Amino acid sequence: MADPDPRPDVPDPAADGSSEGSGAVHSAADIATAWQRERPGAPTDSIEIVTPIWWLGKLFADDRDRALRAAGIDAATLDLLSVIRRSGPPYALSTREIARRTLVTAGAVSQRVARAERDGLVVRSPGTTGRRTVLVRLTAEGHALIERSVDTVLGREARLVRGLSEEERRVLAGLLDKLMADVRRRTGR
Amino acid sequence: MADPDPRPDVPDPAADGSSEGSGAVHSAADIATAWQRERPGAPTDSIEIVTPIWWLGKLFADDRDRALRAAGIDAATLDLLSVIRRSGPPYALSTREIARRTLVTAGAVSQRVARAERDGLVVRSPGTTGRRTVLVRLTAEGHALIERSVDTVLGREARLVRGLSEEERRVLAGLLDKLMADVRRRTGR
DNA sequence: TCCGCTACGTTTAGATCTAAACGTAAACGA
DNA sequence: TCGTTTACGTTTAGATCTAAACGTAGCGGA
Repeated sequence: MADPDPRPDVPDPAADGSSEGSGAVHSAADIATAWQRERPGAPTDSIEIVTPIWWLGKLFADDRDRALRAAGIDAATLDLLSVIRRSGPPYALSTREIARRTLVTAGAVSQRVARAERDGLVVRSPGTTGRRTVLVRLTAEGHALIERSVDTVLGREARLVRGLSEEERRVLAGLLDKLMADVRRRTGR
Repeated sequence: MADPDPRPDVPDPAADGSSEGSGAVHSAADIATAWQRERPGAPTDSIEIVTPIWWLGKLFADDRDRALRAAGIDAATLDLLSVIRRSGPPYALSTREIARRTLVTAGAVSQRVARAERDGLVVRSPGTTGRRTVLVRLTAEGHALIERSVDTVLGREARLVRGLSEEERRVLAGLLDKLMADVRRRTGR
């Protein structure tokens, strides 16, 4: 009954070294090649960009989630507190503005704020006169929590990208920035 | 059914050109700068890599979801059918293998397969003798659907990355590949 | 031969997100 | 002045995912 092994149902890293006989997955180039073989002429150029971006995003997120769970905070809350903290004094933003900056819907923000408020990390105030906005402000406790968590997350991520040289990181960041600006323009975001 | 205006609650592209008076968001560099200002010495190097990767992943996914909805298929199903289709003849994979290749849990795969089977896109068969595996195989209908969808998605993505020159795309793909191999090694995936 | 161990797929409980429907408060125009 | 439009936050319904608990089927050692 008592299960001392907290290993869940996940795909499992590489517990065995023999089951990959049928061929590992594991490379966007393989996917592009496979499609090219199956459907010659297909526009597969994008695969080697879009797929690794998707996978890397997931790998970063999974790693971060594991670290955050140990710290007693979840990614959604971290996202909320971070964006407010980064906005600088007076550490307050409207619901709509938070939604815009975090790329989630206003409804989701409302729910995140409700949870964070329940936990005493933020407070909602009627906003300044005029526009009917609701300002979400960090409490002292919320401020302390984000202060503690951000170093953990940044430190962890810094280690993960250390495989690239400083020069490579600079080039990569530049290309990603350019691509993002372009994609945002094309998709209207 | 026919919905000529699928504009939901989302953050809304840029319906107004005036509300950004309080400062646009919009650059990983801004975030790094902000953290550097607030917490000097913090390891912010990773931000300009991790953040755009996350955002780009979301932008690609959102765009793809919109296109797929019109085609009558969702991203989870596309993911399932694609990985089987790409594996080549005889177009069949075990649940576990699918989980490993798509980076979702086995439980989620089970549910995805159940939905796809209900829709007549795949069938489950007892697998060959020996190992107690369940093989998921494409039906003719599933095969046709993925055939139709993949061009739509690839074509769309190809347009989105067109802002980068061929040379830039090559460099970017190379760096992403290198980074992914490294991150996977460090996180044990 | 028999019993326990391991691997695998499924099921279930719980959490969270999106999309859409609301309910109001300002702003605007006749 | 007053009704209409617009903007905003919240609530609700529905979908899907993860984590964990199960239920078995083969395999292997005593």
